[in-house]
Amino acid sequence: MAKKQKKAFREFLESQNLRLTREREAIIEHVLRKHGHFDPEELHFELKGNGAKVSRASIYRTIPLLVNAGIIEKVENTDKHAHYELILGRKHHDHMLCTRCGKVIEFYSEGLERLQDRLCKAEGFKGNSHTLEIKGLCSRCNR
Amino acid sequence: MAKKQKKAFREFLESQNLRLTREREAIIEHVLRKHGHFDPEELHFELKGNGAKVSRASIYRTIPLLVNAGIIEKVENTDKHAHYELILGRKHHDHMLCTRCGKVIEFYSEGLERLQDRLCKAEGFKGNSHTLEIKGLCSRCNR
DNA sequence: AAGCTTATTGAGATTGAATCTCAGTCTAAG
DNA sequence: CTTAGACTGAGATTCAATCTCAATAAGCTT
Repeated sequence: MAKKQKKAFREFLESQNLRLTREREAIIEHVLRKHGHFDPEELHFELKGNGAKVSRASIYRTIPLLVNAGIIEKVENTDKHAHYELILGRKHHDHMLCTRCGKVIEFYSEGLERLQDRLCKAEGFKGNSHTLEIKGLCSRCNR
Repeated sequence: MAKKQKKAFREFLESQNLRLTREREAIIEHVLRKHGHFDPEELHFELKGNGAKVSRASIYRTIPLLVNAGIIEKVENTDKHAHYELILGRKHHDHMLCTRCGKVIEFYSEGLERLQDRLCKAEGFKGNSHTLEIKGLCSRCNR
């Protein structure tokens, strides 16, 4: 695996007349190995530890490319800086966020997806992505 | 109107041993007069124009208080900095965001609310607020 | 494989939203 | 009216994110 996302990235770059450099390759490969959410500084730190020489600037420059290529997506957290997660090749899901312990629960509901489609149709809106974040207390914290 | 939100704010401040100052009062009164989304710098600029003398620092310090008091809520936009909107006394709603023209459509669905309650229950999660943002193209841009 | 055009990189400067500092001020309780 | 401690404003500071620009490398062309 991982082939699929790299292929998508390569094709995206090509379509934009952009180049697949060692740096961009190191970044996407690292992202594909990650589970859960991550942020740019974290990527930078980990890539440095890996021996890859990729500057902070390149990371910040590559992230929007990965987003536009549909490979990762920004997820909104409580935190002040941006967080991302891999989406291409993963099943879509939404998040519940525990405001006490910070736990993130991923969930998926077919009914929710269908309902949203219906709501969009009612507004004449062509939705192509969405983010649903429910804040509250997880089962452990709610006692 | 506007009484209701000011009362809630006063009670919130009291419960936290905080004080209702002229500055905080000017801020909440201005917020109550606003429609739609706003950001801190905008508030600062407008309050200055109003003749109210409220520093940028006080605005940034007051906003989290209004959020904690349940009077306003952060809304996530495409932009890099934080945006807010009045929620206390308004009906809850979610957003569709046109990625082409920036138009924001507010919508509400009872079914959506109920479905979310059910999903929370299934996870043992006690949800107490949520944000659903659908990105796509509005009817005008989708041609 | 060499040449060439143009995208890309990295280090450091820069921006800008948000936060912090601290001395002077004001609120609210007694 | 007094007092304790919350609050304010101006400016400094932080820090994520972006920009600059000279040096480098991708990848098409021959």
